[in-house]
Amino acid sequence: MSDVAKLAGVSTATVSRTLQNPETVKEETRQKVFKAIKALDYMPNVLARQLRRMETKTILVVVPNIENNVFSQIVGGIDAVANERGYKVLLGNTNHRVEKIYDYIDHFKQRQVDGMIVLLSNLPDPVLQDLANEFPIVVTPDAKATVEVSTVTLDNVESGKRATDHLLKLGHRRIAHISGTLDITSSQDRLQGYQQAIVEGGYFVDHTLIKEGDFTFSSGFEAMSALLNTSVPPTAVFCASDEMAMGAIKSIKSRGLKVPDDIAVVGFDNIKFSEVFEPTLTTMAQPLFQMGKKAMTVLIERINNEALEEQHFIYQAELIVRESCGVIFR
Amino acid sequence: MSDVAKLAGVSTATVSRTLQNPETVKEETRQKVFKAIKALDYMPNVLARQLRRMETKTILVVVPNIENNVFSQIVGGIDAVANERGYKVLLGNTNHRVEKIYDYIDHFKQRQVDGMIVLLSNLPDPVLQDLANEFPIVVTPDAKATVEVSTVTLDNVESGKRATDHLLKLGHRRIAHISGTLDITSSQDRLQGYQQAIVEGGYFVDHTLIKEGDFTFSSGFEAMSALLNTSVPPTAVFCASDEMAMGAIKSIKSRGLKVPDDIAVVGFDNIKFSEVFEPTLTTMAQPLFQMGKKAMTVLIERINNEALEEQHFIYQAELIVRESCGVIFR
DNA sequence: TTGTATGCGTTATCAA
DNA sequence: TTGATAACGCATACAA
Repeated sequence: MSDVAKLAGVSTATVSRTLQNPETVKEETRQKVFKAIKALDYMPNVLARQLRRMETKTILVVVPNIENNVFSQIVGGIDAVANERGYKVLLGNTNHRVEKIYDYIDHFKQRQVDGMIVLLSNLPDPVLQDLANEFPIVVTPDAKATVEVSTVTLDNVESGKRATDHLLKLGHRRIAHISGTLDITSSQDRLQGYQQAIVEGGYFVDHTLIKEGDFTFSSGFEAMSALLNTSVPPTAVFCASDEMAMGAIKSIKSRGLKVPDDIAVVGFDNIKFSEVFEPTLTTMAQPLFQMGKKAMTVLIERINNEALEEQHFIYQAELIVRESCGVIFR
Repeated sequence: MSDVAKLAGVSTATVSRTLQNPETVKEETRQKVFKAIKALDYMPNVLARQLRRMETKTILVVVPNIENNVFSQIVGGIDAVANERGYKVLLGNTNHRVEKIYDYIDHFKQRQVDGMIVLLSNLPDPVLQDLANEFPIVVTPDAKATVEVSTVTLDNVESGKRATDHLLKLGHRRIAHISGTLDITSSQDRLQGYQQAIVEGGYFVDHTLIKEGDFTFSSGFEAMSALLNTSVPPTAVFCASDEMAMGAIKSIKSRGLKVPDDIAVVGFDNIKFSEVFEPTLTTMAQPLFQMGKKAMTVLIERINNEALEEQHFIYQAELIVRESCGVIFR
C-alpha cells in the first residue's frame, strides 16, 4: 500500500480512503491512485483489514453431515446469498458429534467469523442461548421453540397434517406413521400433524401404528416390517423422510404386496431420487435451497444490527403427488 | 493478552511464548500464565496472529456444485483431515460457472487462504498452471495431465476397462457405452477403457454404440432411447454414472424390456441410491471420501513445503456386482 | 529464561 | 480534501 501511495504521490491514508470511501477523495486524486494500483497490481491484505476492522466477512455453517443431500441443499442456498453479499462460508462438519460444535464456538471467541448458521444442532438449550445472546446466529431447519434465537423452519405440523390428510382423502383409515428420531422438533411436529389430521378427520389415533425410525432407508425397512407383522396391518403409511419411505416400500414389496395397490406410501423431503424410484414417491417437498438463502439473509441482518429482535420464518412444504399413494377417487 | 501478562506478572512476550513454544518457558512461569489465561477466559485473537504470521490455516475448496453427492462426499473427506490437522475449510461453490473461480483466486492474492483444492475445474490450462506455480494447489478427482500440479485421481481407464470386461465375461458382445461429457478427462478415460476392453477381448469397437451423455438421469434416458431405436440394439450398456444408468434402465423398462434379462447395465459411482434402485445397480465404486482425505493430506504437505515436486495419487475403483448386470455363468 | 521493542498492513482519528 | 500518526493483537529478533 505504501508503494501505491508513493507512486501516486499521496499518503497511505488517501489510498485507503480511495478504496473504502471513494466519494471522499477528489476525482483527480482518485484517478492517480487507481492508476498506481493497476500499475503495481496491488491487492489489499485482507488479514490486516480484518484485524483493524475486527470483522472477517466470513460466516460459519455448522452442519451434521455435508454428505447428506438435505443439508447440502441448504448449504447451497446459504452459499448463494453469501457470495452475492460478499461473505465467505466456512464449513463446520460435526459428523453428528455434538462436542465438535464447541470447537466451532471458539471460532467466535477468536473472532474468526462474524456469524453462524446452525443446521440441526443438538446443543443444550442454555449453551445455544448464551451463544445467541452474544453473537449473530440463525438456526435452521430444525429449531426448538425454547430458545430465543432467529430461526428459519418448516411448518412441520402442517406438513404432517397435509400428508396424512391426503391419505385420508384417498379413503384410508388405518394410516401408520414412521417418524424420524423423536429427539428433534421436526420429527415431533410431523408426528403431531399426523395425529391432528386423524383426530380432525373424526378418527382415533392408534399408537400401535406409530413407529420411530431414524430417517434412514434401513430404519424405514425395519419399521415397516414390524407394522406388517401385526394382525391388522395399515393400508397406508406416512414416512417422515423419503429414504424411510423407500425402505418401507422395499419391505412391502418383499412380502409380495404392491404399492400403492395394497399399501399407499407418502414420504417427506422430495429428494432427487423420489421421482426415479419405482413407484415414484408422493412426498412433501421442503424448499431447502430457499430456506438456506433466507437463513443467510437473516444472519446478515443480524450482523449489521438491522434486525434487533430475533426473527422467525416458517416455510410451507408442498405436496407432490406421484404414484406411491394411488389416485384420488371422488 | 496484556491483561493475562499483567495478572501473571510477566510480559506479553512470555504469554505468547507459553502459547506457541511452551518448552521455552520455565515450568513455573508456564503454570502462572496458564492460570491467568483460565482466570480471564482468554482466547488469542486469531486475526492478529494470522496477520503476524501471514498464514490463515484455512484452505479453499472450489466445487462445481456442493449439492451433488459425488462432490459432497469428497468435501467430507477433505473436511475430516482438515479438522484433524487444524485447518478450516472455506467453501467455494462455482455453480458450474467457470468465471467464479477467478474470485476465489483473488483469495490467494489477498492472503485469505493457505492453499486450494480444485474439484473438477474447467480452468484454462495456462491459468491453472500459473496459479499452481505460485500457490499450493491440489486438483481432484478430474485432472488434465497437461498441467504440472498435484493431483488425486481415479484410474478411469482401468475402471472403464473393468466394467466393460465384466460385461464381456458375462457373454455380451454388443456392449454400448453412455459416456459423461467428453470435455473432461474422466469421461474420455472411461470411454478409452471401454474401447480397450473390447479390443483386447478380440472384438471391434462399434462407434454407433457410443453415446455422449452429461451424467444426468435424463441424458441417460435419452441416450438409451437412441440406442434402442437402432436396428440392432446392444445387449449391454456401460454408463459413466449411476444416474445415467438409472435413466437408461428407465428407458429400457419403458419399452417393455427387462434388466438384466434383455439388457445388462453397469453404472459408475456407487451412489447411495444404487443399492435401493430396482434392479440394484452393478457399478464401479470410487473411494471418494478417501480421495478427499488424500487431497487434503497432499495439500498440507505442499503448504509446509514437505513435498517439493508435484505428486500424483491414483486410486482404483471397485466393481460392485449387483442385479443390473445379471449373473456370471461359468 | 525473560523482557523490550518493533513490525505485520490496514483503517480511523485528528489536525491541517 | 489530505496527511501524520496511532492502534488493532500478536510474534519474534535481540538484548539482558
